[in-house]
Amino acid sequence: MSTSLHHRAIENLGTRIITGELPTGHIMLAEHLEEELKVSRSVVREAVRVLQSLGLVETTKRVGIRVLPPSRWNPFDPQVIRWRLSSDARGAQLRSLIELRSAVEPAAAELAANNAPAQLRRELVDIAHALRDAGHTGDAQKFLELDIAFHSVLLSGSGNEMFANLMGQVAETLTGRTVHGLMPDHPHEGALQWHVDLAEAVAAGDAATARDASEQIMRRTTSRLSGTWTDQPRVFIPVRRN
Amino acid sequence: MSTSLHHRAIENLGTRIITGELPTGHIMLAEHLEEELKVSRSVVREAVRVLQSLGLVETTKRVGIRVLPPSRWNPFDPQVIRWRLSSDARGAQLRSLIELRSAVEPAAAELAANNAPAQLRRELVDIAHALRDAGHTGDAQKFLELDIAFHSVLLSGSGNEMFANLMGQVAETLTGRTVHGLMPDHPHEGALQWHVDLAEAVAAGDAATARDASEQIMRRTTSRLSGTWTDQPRVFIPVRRN
DNA sequence: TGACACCGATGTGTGCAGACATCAAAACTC
DNA sequence: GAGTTTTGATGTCTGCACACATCGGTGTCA
Repeated sequence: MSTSLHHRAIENLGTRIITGELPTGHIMLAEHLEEELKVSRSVVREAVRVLQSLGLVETTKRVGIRVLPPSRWNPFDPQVIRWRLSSDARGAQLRSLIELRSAVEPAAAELAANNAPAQLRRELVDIAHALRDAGHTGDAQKFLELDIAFHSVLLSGSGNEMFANLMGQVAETLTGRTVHGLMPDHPHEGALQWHVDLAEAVAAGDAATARDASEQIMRRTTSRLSGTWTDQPRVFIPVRRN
Repeated sequence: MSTSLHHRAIENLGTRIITGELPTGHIMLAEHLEEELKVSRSVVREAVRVLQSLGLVETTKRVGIRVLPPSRWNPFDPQVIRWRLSSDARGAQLRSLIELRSAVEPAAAELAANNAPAQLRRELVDIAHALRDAGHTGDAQKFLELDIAFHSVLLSGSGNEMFANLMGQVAETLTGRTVHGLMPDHPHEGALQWHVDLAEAVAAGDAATARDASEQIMRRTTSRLSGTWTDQPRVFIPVRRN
């Protein structure tokens, strides 16, 4: 009972829309949702308002609550990402996230090398070394934690709040690939060293080397995971013109 | 009155939070907001719920509605971006967006060269040529439209819905710099050519050349705009650990 | 007779007011 | 200081009035 009715209503409707159980164009009536979810109007209305702000539905008088096409969903919203990761579109969502990370992390490494405060640089180096050790000992749990911490500190150190905000999504992908048995027992030795190189380049303010190391890491991550989404068709969002 | 009370309430509170008029930690009471905004409880509650989903506020029983620190705001939400662009943090927001674009667009160019459907490739080439013409004639209005269209089609052609979703934000930055008189009367000849090169590389499926051209464009854009945010301090979002 | 413009009925979201339930902070008791 | 009670804010529910997009009927004109 820790979650509010409001929150449960959002979760229920959001999940069903993302999975396609409530398809694009499907029209619901607020009154009908009250009965179905066994909650009052106020709960339904507040939930619909939130889903509206996420681009999942729109409301029209005399018509009802209409489910919008995926092209209108806000693909950066943490909730939307979470719902997609636990749906059939999981592969497509992972591919999007990895492509985004591949673009962003090298840039973040460069920025961190130029701008990060000294404490974050030290922290990054420490984590990189601990990560290499955990990789050698084969402690998967600790490795995962350090891996998440490493990329989080890097993104945070970029000083770009949009980059930093991707921490959560990165954590999801890293956790996901461990849970799904996509990690080898002993991580790739080269990858461990690239993390150390990246951290030390950031610490030394060497932006070019930091970027190179990050690109190496992301290239390897991409190639290791690309098998997950080979069957996923690409979706081309139409250009919205005024 | 095309805008609903609900929407106006969100706009009012969102703006005041982003500008800092309602500072981090500030506590409001729903009852008080009713009086202040001259609206009913339901309007206030629905607005607060949306702001909550954007990470701008949190509600606690027996306490009230608390304004959250900027590190909790969702920096990818279009509304948040819009509010920040029209606040004192405008420079910092522009810098973040340009850095994001600089990271994403070259990657999008590469993906588009590999995956975009034929029609989008043709469209991109057409727009690039029209853009060069508009640059030569000096039609600023048309140039802006074509510039937005070009980058929108490119991002759309990447087949990554997160990249594609940045169209709106890109349009904001391009429109912004025109409105604020940051554009020269006649665009840089090299930049015009880079757009054509990029389009033709995408059309030819030449990913490396497409990326290079895109990097050129973004480098120039960054250097032209960097004066806008020289005084803006960087903010380092703390790493959120569980 | 058929096509079209008008207009009122209908249904649905929007906004309002008031009540009770719940629960955590704060005050109090021992 | 630990446990208990009080209190005050959000959470939830309900009935009502209103705004307004859609639909179907009516009337007009060709």
